[in-house]
Amino acid sequence: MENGPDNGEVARIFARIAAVMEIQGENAFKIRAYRNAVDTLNHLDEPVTLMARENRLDTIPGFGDAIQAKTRDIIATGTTALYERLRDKVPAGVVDMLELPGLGAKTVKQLWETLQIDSVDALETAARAGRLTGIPGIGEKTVVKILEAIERGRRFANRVRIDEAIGIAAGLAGNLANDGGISVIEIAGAVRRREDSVNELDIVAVSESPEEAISRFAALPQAASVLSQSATESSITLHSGLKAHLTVAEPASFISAFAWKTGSASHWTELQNQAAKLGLDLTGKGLVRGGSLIPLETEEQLYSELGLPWITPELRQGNGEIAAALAGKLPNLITLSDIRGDVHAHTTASDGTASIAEMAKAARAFGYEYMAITDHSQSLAIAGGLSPDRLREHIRAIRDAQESAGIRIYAGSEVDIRADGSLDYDDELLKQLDIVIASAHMHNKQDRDTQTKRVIRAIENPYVDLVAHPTARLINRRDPFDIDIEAMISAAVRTGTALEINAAPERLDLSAEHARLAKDMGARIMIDTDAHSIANYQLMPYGINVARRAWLSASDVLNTLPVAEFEAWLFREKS
DNA sequence: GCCGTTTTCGGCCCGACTGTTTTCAGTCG
Repeated sequence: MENGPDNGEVARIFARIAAVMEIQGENAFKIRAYRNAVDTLNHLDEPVTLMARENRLDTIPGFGDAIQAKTRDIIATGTTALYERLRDKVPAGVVDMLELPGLGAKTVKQLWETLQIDSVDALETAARAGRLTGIPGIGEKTVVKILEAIERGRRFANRVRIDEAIGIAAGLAGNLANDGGISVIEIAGAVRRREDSVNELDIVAVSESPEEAISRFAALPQAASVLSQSATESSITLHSGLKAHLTVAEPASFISAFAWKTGSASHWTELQNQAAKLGLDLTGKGLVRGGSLIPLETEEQLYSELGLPWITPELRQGNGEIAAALAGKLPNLITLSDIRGDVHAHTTASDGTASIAEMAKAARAFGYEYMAITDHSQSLAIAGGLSPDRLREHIRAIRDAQESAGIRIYAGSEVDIRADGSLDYDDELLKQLDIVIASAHMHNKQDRDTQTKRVIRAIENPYVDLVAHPTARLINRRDPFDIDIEAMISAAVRTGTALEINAAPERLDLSAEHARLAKDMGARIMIDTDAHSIANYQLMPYGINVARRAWLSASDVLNTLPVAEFEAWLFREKS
């Protein structure tokens, strides 16, 4: 294992530094420099500790002398002097309050200084007691918003996105595997099922000395406290608030323990019912026939003994997969290698970090046959959205890049859907694009009826090919906007407009549930990474996970088509 | 704090919405 803090831990310290500076009213650009560093660290595709050791920190964009030095401090000592200094000035609970959407630095500072509110809990108490309304700038609606934000924060608390969870689980398993007589160690649970986000990690191991494995688990550097412990099981809370469970199984019990801990609970119950029908008894200890354990080497064998084909963990949701398996009707699920193009990507023209040529080269390196450049439109000013003139220029640049690209490049745009459902460019300009992606980025708090009409109006524009991240949700941060999802899908089916599964782990939108509905209703689906950098193309597996949990096959997804067939759809008659 | 074919200082993506005001500050994307 790599020693020292991972990229996320370094990022977290910089994020706290930025937050405290914001509360103190520090220079906004200085704060942004730290926030940029946080963002960069979270998207870096190698360990920052490795880059530091090889004296390559100065190659990271946005890392000047000061941030490089602090990064080295954090790697060496776990902290940096500036952070320690700032931490003394502003209580951690005050910084936590900043996380609540709708509460900014100015308000937090005022609440802290005038009412001595120094935690989210204290804020809730004060809000319920009606003590906030005396503060200038805070009225009744703001109090309601604060309470809603606290409630939402609790719902999302101690959950981590799947991309982070995979890393954390691998770190725990890696640390544990070093010693303790462990011969087998696997990650199970929601991580193995590739849920969107998880609040618990499950690890299953075989060890010749279970007691030692259990005690080493509780003593891991990531562990904050022990929740419960027995001879073969241990539950701990990590510093991040996440729970983690270790099950140590006998070698003969490993397969059934692994399936048991992979779950889901309802899938496991159905498996047990299926076993009972066959006169077998299934527990986490093993599969028993007539009092004796059936030897199992693989999960395939376990399922086979139950008269079932092996069911991939993504399908183990208790959503009809056992019945489908018994009827021989499990779908032939899409895999990463089915994808032939990624048609949602940004460049430096708006808020991406790479050029057209660099993105094209990266997509080609993935073995794709086609890709699209789809930068933001004018309304999204913060992302450097393109004016009509800049888009025309950009289209020319994309056409020029085609010459030497070695991959088919489509000229496109991610066009904002305005509040009223009109698009951010006129039809005359949209007509010049190979692919038009319509996206809602703003105005996401409209009521259900208005929101539904808004998105449907965009879908009905004949030049729109795809609706990106159709519900605008952000995993663990923002709920989907209020929309009649069936009406939206119907409109997409009626007009032949595709719906996206956005593979970025902070979005995963459509969700698996909505994507399954879209498939059942006959909608066309695409899976895209929404890449803002070369590295982002690697996010495709997260979109594939969602598609698999939605029971999608390659034939349900447009960008599995070979280039000629994809173009037959893309350049269909539009009127 | 970062950055530089307008470079060692002086910029740094900005416009809209909301709730609170009565002309605007704070927050967001």
